Amino acid sequence: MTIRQREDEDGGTGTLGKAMAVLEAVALAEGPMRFTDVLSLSGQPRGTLHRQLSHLVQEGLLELNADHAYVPGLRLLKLASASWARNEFRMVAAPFLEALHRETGETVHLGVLRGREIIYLDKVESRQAVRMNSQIGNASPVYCTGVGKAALSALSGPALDTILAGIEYRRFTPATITDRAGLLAELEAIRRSGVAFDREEHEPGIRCVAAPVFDAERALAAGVSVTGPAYRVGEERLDGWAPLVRDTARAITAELSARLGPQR
Amino acid sequence: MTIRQREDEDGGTGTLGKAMAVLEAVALAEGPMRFTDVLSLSGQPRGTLHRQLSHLVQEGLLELNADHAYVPGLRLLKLASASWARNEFRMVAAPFLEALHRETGETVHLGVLRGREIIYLDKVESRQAVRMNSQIGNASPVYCTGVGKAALSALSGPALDTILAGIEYRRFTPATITDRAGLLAELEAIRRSGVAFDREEHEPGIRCVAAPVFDAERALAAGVSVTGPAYRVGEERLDGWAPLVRDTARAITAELSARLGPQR
DNA sequence: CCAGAATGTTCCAATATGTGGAACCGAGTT
DNA sequence: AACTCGGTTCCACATATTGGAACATTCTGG
Repeated sequence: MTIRQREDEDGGTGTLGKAMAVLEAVALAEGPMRFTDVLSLSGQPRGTLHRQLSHLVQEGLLELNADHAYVPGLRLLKLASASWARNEFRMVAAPFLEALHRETGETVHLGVLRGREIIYLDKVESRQAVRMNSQIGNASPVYCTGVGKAALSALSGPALDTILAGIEYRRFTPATITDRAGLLAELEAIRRSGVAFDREEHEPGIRCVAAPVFDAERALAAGVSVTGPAYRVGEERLDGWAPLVRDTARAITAELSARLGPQR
Repeated sequence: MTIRQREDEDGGTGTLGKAMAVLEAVALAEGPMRFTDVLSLSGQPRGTLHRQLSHLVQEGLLELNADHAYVPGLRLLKLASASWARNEFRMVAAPFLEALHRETGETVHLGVLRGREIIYLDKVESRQAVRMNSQIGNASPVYCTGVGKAALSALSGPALDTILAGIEYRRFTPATITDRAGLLAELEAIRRSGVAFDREEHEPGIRCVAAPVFDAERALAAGVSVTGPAYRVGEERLDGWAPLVRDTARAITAELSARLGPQR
């Protein structure tokens, strides 16, 4: 097994690209990665990999702990923190998420589409007890999350095709959509109704309603959702929130264009 | 003005190091950075910088938005999220932070020393209203934060000297320590008492008590703190929490060695 | 509406950097 | 003592990066 190549066929960004591939392999691995583990994952020659890893360590992107395991470094946190704090889309959406949370009482998510994944940009949690931002920055597949399907529903043509072509369907629960036809049908339904549901398709016992946020000018496809545990959130409640979620998504979309308009 | 060189004198990590310097310059900048802004900051030739930026964009570490401004990319979030989720130190400390929060009712921080900065690894917030992880990943100076001074107090000899030598003292409030002598005296006091106070030294109106967590085996210097607004948290309350904070820090330190011991 | 400036992008020979096979080292095992 | 395994170092060779300069594309003010 080798590291998945970046989408850009053309070969990539030289040295930096290779370094990032190694970094990602280590950072997204399940457990600690020793030198040999990375070696077999990356398929690079030993000497080369060794230098790449040293460089990453020197840069603080990775750290080499006592028992020779490479772990993600803290510099990533620092950079990401700045990235998050200044993210324009997140800032615009924040007050709307708060409002949506107040009205529903359940957890609210904001996620943006990136390749075949949804990256969660923000969340407003219902109960404080659960570890807070466990989710922010998390990447989940598009085809089995409310936010993911909502975001996809805003796309069409080649942009959509490219994404669909790359999806590898995996069954997470009995309700997971597992083929292209199913997903296309679902997207069509979402386009008509303006909302996407996730009825325990990704995690058993978790349901959500989501709606698409789309901004062609910024090439942004995203989604907002309200999520809750199935025992507390029945189908009818989910349906009841649909208009609210849809309106929130629309309001964010509108606010985005309003901000874009003036400045140019 | 040029980008600050990394601490490692020896020159650095070649291509990757340069790319990271550019990335950091953009990511940590105040506002949006256009090409020319980065150019003047980085002091690199135009052609070179242009390619570096393109590569960073292709890798998803930066994004180039509609009005030609470079902003930090979402890939950073994804990587950092994984980094945070799997951080061993954070996981060990988490339950202790929760407990400390329950007992004090105020915001609890966990920060680790990295160079001359404290990077906040986790926090348990007092009121949910305030934006949650606004702080996680944030970097603050060592010499004017409770956690920073606590962490420093665990160091000595050349390790400490190197850090002290690099500090550029800046006055944030009337109470900020602004010279080496003052800091050394403070550290001595902290070593004796086992706790560090921040009496509005960084932000006016914000006070905190902190205690050091230190693990020589993992080369880890860190700190735990309880923070609150001055109007609610008087000196005596701060003093009252001192033993609690000290014990929490000790418990985390102990737990760390306990985990390290067995596994080797 | 045009000249001039400022900004961003592309090119390419020279060269600094990264590459990777192979040798080396040290710790554990048989 | 010989062997394997995980990790590190070396160095001739290949290649990616460099950076100066030319080019393209907005802005800007007269």
